[in-house]
Amino acid sequence: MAKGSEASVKLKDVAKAAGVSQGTASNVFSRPDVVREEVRERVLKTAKELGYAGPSLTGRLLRAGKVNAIGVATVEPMKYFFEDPFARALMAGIAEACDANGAGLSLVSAGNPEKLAWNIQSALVDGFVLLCVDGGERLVELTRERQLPFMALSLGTDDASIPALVVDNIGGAAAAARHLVELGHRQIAVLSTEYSERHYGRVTAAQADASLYSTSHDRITGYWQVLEAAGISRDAMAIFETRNNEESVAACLEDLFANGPRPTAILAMSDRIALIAMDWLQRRGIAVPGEVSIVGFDGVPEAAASVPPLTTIAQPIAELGRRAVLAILNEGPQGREMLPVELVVRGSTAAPS
Amino acid sequence: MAKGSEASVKLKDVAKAAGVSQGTASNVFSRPDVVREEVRERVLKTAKELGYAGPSLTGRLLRAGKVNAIGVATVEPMKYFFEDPFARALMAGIAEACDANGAGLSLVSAGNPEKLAWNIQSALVDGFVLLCVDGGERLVELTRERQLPFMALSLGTDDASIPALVVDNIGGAAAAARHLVELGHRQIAVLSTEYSERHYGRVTAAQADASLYSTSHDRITGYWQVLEAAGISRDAMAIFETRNNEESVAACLEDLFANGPRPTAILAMSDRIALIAMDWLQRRGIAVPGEVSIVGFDGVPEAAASVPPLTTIAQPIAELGRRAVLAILNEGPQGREMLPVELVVRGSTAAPS
DNA sequence: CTCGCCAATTGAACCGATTCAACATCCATG
DNA sequence: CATGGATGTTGAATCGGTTCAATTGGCGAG
Repeated sequence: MAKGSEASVKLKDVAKAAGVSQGTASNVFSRPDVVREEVRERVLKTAKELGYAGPSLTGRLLRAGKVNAIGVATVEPMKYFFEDPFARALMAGIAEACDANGAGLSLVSAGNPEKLAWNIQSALVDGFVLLCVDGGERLVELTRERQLPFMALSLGTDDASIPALVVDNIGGAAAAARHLVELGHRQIAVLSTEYSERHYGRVTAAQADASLYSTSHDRITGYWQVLEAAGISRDAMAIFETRNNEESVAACLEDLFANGPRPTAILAMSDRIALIAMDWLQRRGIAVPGEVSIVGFDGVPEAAASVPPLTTIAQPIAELGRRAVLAILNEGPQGREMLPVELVVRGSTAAPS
Repeated sequence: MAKGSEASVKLKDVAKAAGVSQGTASNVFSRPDVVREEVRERVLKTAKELGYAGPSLTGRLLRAGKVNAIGVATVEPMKYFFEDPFARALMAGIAEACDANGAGLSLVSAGNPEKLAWNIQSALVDGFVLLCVDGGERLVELTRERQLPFMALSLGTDDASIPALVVDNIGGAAAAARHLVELGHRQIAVLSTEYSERHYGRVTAAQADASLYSTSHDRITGYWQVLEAAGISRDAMAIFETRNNEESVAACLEDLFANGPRPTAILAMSDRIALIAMDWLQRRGIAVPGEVSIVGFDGVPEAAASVPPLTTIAQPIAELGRRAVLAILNEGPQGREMLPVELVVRGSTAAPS
């Protein structure tokens, strides 16, 4: 590498060496058509001789004010983008949209919460996609300060002033519940995502209804809509709040199967929960869907590959990513938009025996 | 969002409004300790009132010359980073190292080959990690022009002038072959990665030995080392060049099982090939490892999850990523370095029946 | 009361390009 | 031969900060 061999060559040096003004030299690189061929070649030749690396981006950038890249931010450590199934599917959609628009993609995150603020402040991007699986509030706040266009995904709050892409959680949850009811299930338990901070375990319908998080609230509302119409009282069914991880789901299932009537079906508010639950049940020798049916939510790729494959409510994950990018790049619709979801029936649900 | 409400506020405006010089205002943000508290607070207050978004990065950048981010580049479309198992494992390592060093991560790629050049030229990064699974030559060339530190991974050429992290392909291949020989296999076929451009199918030992790609060449060399020492002639064994995709692997297996003696074991030069082959065999009702044993190469996470789990040569994938980042960030060892690999015995190999 | 010193602040230069009004050429036209 | 219009080139202003030498003001020591 021609590294450190000499102080880096600047446009000015090239211009001087080629005997043209800096303005002309600049044109040679950024608008070659306006420069006479003879001059252009001479400049390019001297540039090569001097080992000029091309117009520095920072200089150009300073003028242009555009980076031509979008940032994707989350509270999780950066690995998350490559390991979490939902994040991956989403990123694939985002990546595709970026490719299509010739935009770059920067990952913004931090193991350490303090650094996150700094990283968001200092990311060289034209806008942000916010992945709000967790800690969405803070993420939005931090990003707001930056005063760049942004779009929140999987946001857990209802605040209409936040540009966000959401999915039809109520409709999706209703579809999931309807599917079970139509199969003939009446004894249905709910494995929910969070209603409040740092808590898990059995909750009452009233507690669930008072949830801070709109995602959990909307989904339970959807379930109830259908189940109560089918004559199943919200107070009669077991509802468990989980932390979307193995430990809490296992603890809830322990409780569920130790106390009270055994359910014939489980409504899980995420595929992750559903998959963990399925694993737990099978380890206990409880057949899925033979003894217990399970419906997930999200539609991550893993759900199609499990044994049995998971019946779930599929979000248009890649589409969410694509739209978010477009919204930022075109400074397009910066408002709230809702996308539909779809019931995907697979092998984890059947009529009760 | 306070968008377009007024032309964006600059440091100069804040300074003027607060009645201090621009220099002091700058210090308030970038070296708060040198400014008297009273002044600092006044400036910060006016900044907030004016809706100042903090020092613009471009201005700062221009001075600092450092972006504090590294780019990862590949020839594949950007989705690749989130979908390919090897890339994902690698990116996880890279991401971790970036987190640890407070560096940002930019993905550089392009569906369209022409755009790739532009994207590499215009990525705002301090250095590149090159993912050379394919088209590594061009990628290296493009990156060189940029005159930034870089590190090539999975590079298929021997050029010692290219800073690269490689693994011990010969040793790994030898270990794979040794494992099979020790189990008692004598009839062994090789499913190879590419030896030449746009070709697949059965090849002679001489053709394989003449390979342009050092990766394929090193691995076949490792196989031969052990097998010939065990008295198995290189000309007696079936070698197939694949394109690391389903179509070519299937075609090769068709050929292998239709003509000549049936092997009791297969050496695959990638986990991808091995997994495809295993699937093909099982579809044909050929038991793995009952009738045919398979050894892969790479050690991607998927290999541990297959049925049966794949015996393979594991590369220290995450470690490769980590080291590459460190090399770039510290302007550390910019040379060539070789990392060891490890035989991981799982369920896809057994003694021949 | 003067001197020297320290801390806080200022003002101007600078980072590396782009952009644009003004200027210089050259050629065709009336 | 003056005039007008292309075409190409120049020089200076500009982008939004950071940095540093110089300046100011306050305070203790002599």
